[in-house]
Amino acid sequence: MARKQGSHSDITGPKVQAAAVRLIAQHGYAAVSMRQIAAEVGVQAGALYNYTPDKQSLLFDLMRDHLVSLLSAWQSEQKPSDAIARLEHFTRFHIRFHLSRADQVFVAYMELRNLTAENFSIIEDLRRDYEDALEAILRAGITEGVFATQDTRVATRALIAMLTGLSNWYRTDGALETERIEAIYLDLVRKAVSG
Amino acid sequence: MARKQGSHSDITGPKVQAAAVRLIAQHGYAAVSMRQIAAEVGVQAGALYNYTPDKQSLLFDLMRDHLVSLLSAWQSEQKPSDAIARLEHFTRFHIRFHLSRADQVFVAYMELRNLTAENFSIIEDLRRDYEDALEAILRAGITEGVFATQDTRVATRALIAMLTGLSNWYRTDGALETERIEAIYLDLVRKAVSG
DNA sequence: GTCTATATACGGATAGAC
DNA sequence: GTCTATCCGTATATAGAC
Repeated sequence: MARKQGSHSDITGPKVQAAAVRLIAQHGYAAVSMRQIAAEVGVQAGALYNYTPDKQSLLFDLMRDHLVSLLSAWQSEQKPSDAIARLEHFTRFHIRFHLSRADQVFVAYMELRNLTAENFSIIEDLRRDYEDALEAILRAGITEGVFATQDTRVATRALIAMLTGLSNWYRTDGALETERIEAIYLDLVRKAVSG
Repeated sequence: MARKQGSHSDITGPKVQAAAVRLIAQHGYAAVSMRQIAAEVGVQAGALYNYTPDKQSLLFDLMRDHLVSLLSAWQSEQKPSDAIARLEHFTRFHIRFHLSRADQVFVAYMELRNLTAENFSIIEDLRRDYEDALEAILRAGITEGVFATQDTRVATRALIAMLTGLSNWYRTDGALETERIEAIYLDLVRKAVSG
């Protein structure tokens, strides 16, 4: 750390992302300055522009990377065959993934307003892909006769809002174990769409 | 409107609040300047300081007023006696109140990070009061034997997150009528905590 | 109560040395 | 790749005239 100048591309790049997501989650995109992010990383503000063309791209990349890795993680999960098991699987997956990335989740949900129209559209498409995954499960369950909902799209959004809301108050170091939280939410989700 | 100077306290005061809540809902607190709010009201930036000591107070007042009027509206509702009817009543009340004040709801949920510690604490207390209202209903239903949840506090937060999430996508001029939306959510809520 | 003008600070982004 | 220095715009908030 004594060194004041030099090349650290491999190290600095990830550090910029990490510092940005943490600071933006805490204070909000508009309230965080490039100078703050730079200070957190341990460089001067000008150096950040070796890693992002501008502040907007920094935000967009954070959100896109989060959603892409969410979708990618979901796609590589082994899926059960019947709808009830698939719903339980989705619920557990969603809770675990989101609790393990509290800052990213927060940014991805709170900073949509600060995206340019073009970037917003891309992020919305990714989010829609994720909603489709849950909606497919609900539709399958209705076909199987084990679920009943009046509108699968609305129910999908309602369930995701319920599950994601957990990120707004639950911290993994809290009194309730994640296992227990999962059990509580599983019970709510299962019954909410039960036939 | 030709007039450039004069006293308009009764008119300007509410206009400042209205402009602030709309602009903050759209762009975020940190991204909105006092100059923007002033332009929306039709005065110069300096004039705003006749109505708020600073920008922080403007935000805090918006959020406090919203929550106080939410609690006040809820308290003046006539409550049914049995738990199932009370849950349905709460659900309908919540949806209607929140859909009729989309901007305030948005600000009250999204801008918590931008409150000072002291102001945040006050807002959190008000929110807790509202959560208590729903939790009391869930507890009553369990006592009556008509509801079953593993944890009333977690279930309360889950249900409120689900209901409030509606504000994030539903617009009253959308394809789905509010009546239908209420029916869909009522079904989900009722079943989620059913015994 | 509102205006104009301004004090003072900080913002994003760039240029050029090393 | 990072630094220092800087351009230029905008921010909150205040002072004093009307």
